[in-house]
Amino acid sequence: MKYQVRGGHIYLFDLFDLSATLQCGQCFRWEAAGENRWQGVAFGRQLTLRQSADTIIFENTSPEDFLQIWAPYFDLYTDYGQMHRQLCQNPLLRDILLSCAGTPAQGLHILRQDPWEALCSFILSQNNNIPRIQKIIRSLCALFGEEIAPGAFSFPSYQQLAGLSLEDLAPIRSGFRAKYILDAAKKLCRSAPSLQEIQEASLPDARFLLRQIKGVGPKVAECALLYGFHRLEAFPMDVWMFRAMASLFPGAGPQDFGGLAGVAQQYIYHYSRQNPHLFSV
DNA sequence: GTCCAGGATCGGA
DNA sequence: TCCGATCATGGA
Repeated sequence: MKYQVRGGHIYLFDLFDLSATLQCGQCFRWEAAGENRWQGVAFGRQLTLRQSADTIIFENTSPEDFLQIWAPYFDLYTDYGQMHRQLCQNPLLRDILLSCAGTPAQGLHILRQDPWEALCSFILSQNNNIPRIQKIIRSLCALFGEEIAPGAFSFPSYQQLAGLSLEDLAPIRSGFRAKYILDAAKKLCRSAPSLQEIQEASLPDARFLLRQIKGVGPKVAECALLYGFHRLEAFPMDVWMFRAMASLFPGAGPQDFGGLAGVAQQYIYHYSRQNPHLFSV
């Protein structure tokens, strides 16, 4: 990881791409704040980012937070070139990965989000569209999170949400999903299951534990595992992925993509969203 | 009005 | 085990 501290900003020199990473449906708390500029909150801190070519500017953070919070969050310590080469050894993936070369898609990272935030966010995502998911989460944070900067709110903990009622959650307009996040918050408070237990479990056991929570089915569990627990083998399948898999890799499944299947999934998902005309019903 | 959205649950075949 | 209806909500 190459970076410089200069004039109160931090300059990162990397192929890491903000738009590909923040717009590929793995996170919901980053908003465009002008041309190639993003603003968001994670781990109780607000950050503004700007991208110009292969330089990313962290505008309002300290070197300490950059190294301890943001570098892990954006998975900057991982060599994505190496991961890319490893995926290319799979003949199924070779073409689609080579087509990423020189494009923003090559700089797509899997974020290391807070496990609870990822789980809760993807419970709210079910049968919903991305703009409205973002709106619901914004509202959830504004109502029940802490104001960490003017107009910026942290994601509420499950301990905070566990004490709420359905009526309390009504203003966020999450519909039938409200009862699911209350069930999740309460079960985590009772350690049934606990986040640490899921963290330490084998992948099949982690899937089973997550699905003890109401509203967590196969898709939400895979999303929580990939985006919240950084299990790179987890492989979320939504309607876009079903279409893309049927079209690009007929007959193939997650098991054909090995231990980095989740990373491959992210490239495929990004590809299908960037080229929707190739995958029309 | 109808359809759809990074789905899961429930009841009935 | 599999399948269809249903679930809230809001934008297209």
